[in-house]
Amino acid sequence: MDKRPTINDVARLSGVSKRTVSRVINGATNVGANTREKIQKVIDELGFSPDKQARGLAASRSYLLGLIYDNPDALFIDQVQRGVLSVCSEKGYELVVHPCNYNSSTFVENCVKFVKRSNIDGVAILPPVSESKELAAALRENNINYVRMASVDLDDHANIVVSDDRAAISDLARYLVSLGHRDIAIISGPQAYYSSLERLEGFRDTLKELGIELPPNRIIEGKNTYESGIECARNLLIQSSRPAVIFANNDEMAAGVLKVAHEMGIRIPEELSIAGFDDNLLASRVIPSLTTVKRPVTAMASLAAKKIIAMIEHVPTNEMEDYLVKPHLIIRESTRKAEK
Amino acid sequence: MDKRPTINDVARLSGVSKRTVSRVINGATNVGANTREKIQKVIDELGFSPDKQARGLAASRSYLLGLIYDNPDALFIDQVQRGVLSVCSEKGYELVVHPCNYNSSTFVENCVKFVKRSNIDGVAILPPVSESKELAAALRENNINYVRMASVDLDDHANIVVSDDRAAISDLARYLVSLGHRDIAIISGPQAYYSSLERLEGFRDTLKELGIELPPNRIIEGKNTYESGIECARNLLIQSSRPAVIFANNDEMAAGVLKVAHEMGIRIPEELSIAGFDDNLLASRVIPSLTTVKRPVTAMASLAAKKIIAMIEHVPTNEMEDYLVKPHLIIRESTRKAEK
DNA sequence: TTGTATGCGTTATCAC
DNA sequence: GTGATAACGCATACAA
Repeated sequence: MDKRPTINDVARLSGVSKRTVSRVINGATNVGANTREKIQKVIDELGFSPDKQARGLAASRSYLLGLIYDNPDALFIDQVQRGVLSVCSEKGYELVVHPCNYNSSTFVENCVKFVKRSNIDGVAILPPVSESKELAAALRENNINYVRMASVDLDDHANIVVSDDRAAISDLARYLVSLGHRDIAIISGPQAYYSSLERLEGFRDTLKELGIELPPNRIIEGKNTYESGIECARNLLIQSSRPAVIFANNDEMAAGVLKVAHEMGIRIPEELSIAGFDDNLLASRVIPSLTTVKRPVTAMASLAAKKIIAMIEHVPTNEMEDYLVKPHLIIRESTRKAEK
Repeated sequence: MDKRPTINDVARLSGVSKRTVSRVINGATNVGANTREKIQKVIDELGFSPDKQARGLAASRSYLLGLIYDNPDALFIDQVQRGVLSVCSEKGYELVVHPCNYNSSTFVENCVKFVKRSNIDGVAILPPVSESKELAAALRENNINYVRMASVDLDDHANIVVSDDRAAISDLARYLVSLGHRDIAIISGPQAYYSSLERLEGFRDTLKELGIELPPNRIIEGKNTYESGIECARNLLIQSSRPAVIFANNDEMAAGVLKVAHEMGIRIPEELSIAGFDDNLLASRVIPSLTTVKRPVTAMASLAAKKIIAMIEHVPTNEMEDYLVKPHLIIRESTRKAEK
């Protein structure tokens, strides 16, 4: 690679010491206006930008953020990356991705090593890994800056961004009931995940408020995969009296329900209303398109990035308290008013 | 963060100079067996691993690979990331993602700066950005290691991994014809992309070989988006005599065709066969599921990563010549035999 | 407001 | 085969 200009070049050409140049680079206030201007001019002419490695070595910083995840949903990850990156580029950080295996016994250790090896300045953790108490504890113990993205408020507000799934689910439940439906079923996510529990409870509680019960045979636990959606839908739809509405914990499973309904010749939404969660790519493409709930993922991710950088740079900002975002309902073709 | 052991600690504890420790770390041969063993033991006990920053600063290396893309298809990106990462972790590299705006006038400069700022050791470039002659030239000029992932052979084989779309498309065309169809239409991708041209030509050439013409009114240029697929499908299906088969340049557009067919009450595949390209998530979820072509994306990505690392480390391997992968046909529900 | 000197953890140049 | 020692490019006590 070509030789890049260094801080020494800048110092020499502008006739000051590199200490002063360093001040300008880092935006220190105690520099004379003339000097600053002179130096800045040289910097611009040379197209100088400080070497991240050297900088990091000296300041024990890397200007690298990490993204830790084990999420089958590529679209979600992609949106998160874009959200984080928009903040990163603005603040001079780069993003290093680190998929991991949540089920592996060494995954916590693995993540910590990842951070230490590359001196990652801070990490954002995506669901469902973000729910790991062990990981959070290990990071904290090693003084690693982190922010979790989750659906439940399970950490200090400085260390988390939560999407208020419960509120959004409540909106969805109200909407479904407002359509006149009373026999409603849910395919929930794995009960090992807080997010699944949260959605299930939020759904059940709101229905109860509205005077509608969710009997055990109308609750079934899925695995958040398309295949699992198919399986659960079969169990639900094979029953002698089938529900009028099925809400699936995510769009993937909802797509599975759609598939089964099609196989069984059940017309959607005439004979069965279906709702999902996520606003996955699928949701708008599938026929009929899915009524679902969209998390403001990119916004969550930017917020998370801002919080991490604030921690790294020790600039206490309002963003530390700002931690809650609310998903919103998207009504499409897969739901409709009850007949009669 | 906790203080990590340094090379000095290892040297002190094993009673040798750090130069020798360095030799062991880097697998130099000229070290006495005893010394090596002794040092290795200390390294293991301490859990020492060299600091990437310091290492990079000294050797002007970063152990960072970059991923440059501007691709609306998150799933594709995700698969690439996994492919690259599997090689990275094995070889001690990390992956830094860098989405960019292909249409921006500064995108080439932007990418070069990205690499220089962080001393990225090498980059993988995804389609369609990988088709940019300007970017490749700029990287080459700046002595930046790069490998392009593309559908056409447009660079030295050391610098590219190409998926043989033409061959795969040919298989698809033969398959469609073998079903008995003769009136076939194509919604191609933007003709500004080599990949689109390649697929269009491959499709047309194979049909011609089989004695079937592709008249102008059976060729329409789309933009590779769902919306564009819808628009093109309307134009195609509104014609007085409509084609028996529509091949869309990607699954997103094929999904659009499905949508329009549904609106117009055209039964798939009874009245119209549809095929896509990519084996996007959609392809298997949509009803009916799409016949399509799957690129071995993860394999391509691993190969690209191996090639980049080989370039960085100057170890000439067979991988340098190995550059071609072949996508394969996946037959699903959206295509069927012509009714006689 | 500006400058001097030292250190960050490694690799690399030379000597022995 | 092994070891001093100088880079690498920057940040930061400490002076002035």
